[in-house]
Amino acid sequence: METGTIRRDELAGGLDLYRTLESGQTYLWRRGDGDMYGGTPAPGEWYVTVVDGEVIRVRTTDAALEWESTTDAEPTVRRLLRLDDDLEAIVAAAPDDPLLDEAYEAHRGMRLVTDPPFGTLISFICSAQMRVSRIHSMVSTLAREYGDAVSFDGETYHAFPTPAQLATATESELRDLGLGYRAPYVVRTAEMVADGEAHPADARELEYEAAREFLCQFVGVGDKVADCVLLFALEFDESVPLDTWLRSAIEEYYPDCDRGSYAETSRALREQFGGEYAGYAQTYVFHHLRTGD
DNA sequence: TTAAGACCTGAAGT
DNA sequence: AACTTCAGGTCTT
Repeated sequence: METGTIRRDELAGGLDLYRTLESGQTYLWRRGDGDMYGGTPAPGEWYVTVVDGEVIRVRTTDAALEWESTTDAEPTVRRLLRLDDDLEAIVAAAPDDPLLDEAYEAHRGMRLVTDPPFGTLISFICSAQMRVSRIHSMVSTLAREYGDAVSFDGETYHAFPTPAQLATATESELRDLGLGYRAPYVVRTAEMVADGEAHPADARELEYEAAREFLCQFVGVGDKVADCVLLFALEFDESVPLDTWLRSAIEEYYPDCDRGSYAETSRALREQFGGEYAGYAQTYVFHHLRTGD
């Protein structure tokens, strides 16, 4: 086992692991006590994920972020949790706006994540008309049923399935696992990636709105899901996914941003939220409205 | 190009 | 206890 620590005072703007990993951005981590999206975790609780076949566990103590892994995971931890983002500067540069100020203030230390593109794509295909806790359990089920088992420290974890592994699933299998009408979307998208027809990571090479169009070619992916993949996996920080919570925020706080179409409304809200880091603002507002605190 | 309806399912609310 | 509503939308017509 390899281990390491990263001192908290190195992290500008802090790090709140609970809010970062349980705010509906990522469904690829699991909490040690198994109660993700249940109650708040005990202090020092571990979170676990599997990336490229390597198990990575992290937790925070008063002084540091600690990690344990099957490999030297510090660079990966820094990337996954965006530890090199100057969160303090990002918050300071955000537009002076009552709702934004309130959201940023209430959830200090919440960072964006950078998850693997394929797992993120499938997670958010599953997210349609779903509660975050159920999305998380659906993704865990897919890992358990189709992903590689990896042993670490006496425990068995499951990687999220590769495109080829998930492409072996049938629609009826996934319906039996509770995916509902999303089942055929997941199968067909996994087949597209496995067959080399397209890969979500290829969107990295494109300009933002072209990248969103590119991702919409996958089955079950519309503008909103595409924006989530761009924001939570491909580091398009200007992406502003328009979900039900953000739409209600527009209605109540930014009625001028309602331009009818997704593309135009999204563009208007992106400007309202300061452009470059509008996605950070979106994630704070989403979490703030959804949790009500 | 925009606008209704259908679509799985379980947890939460009457 | 049965019934209705709702959840990080997308697809089809």
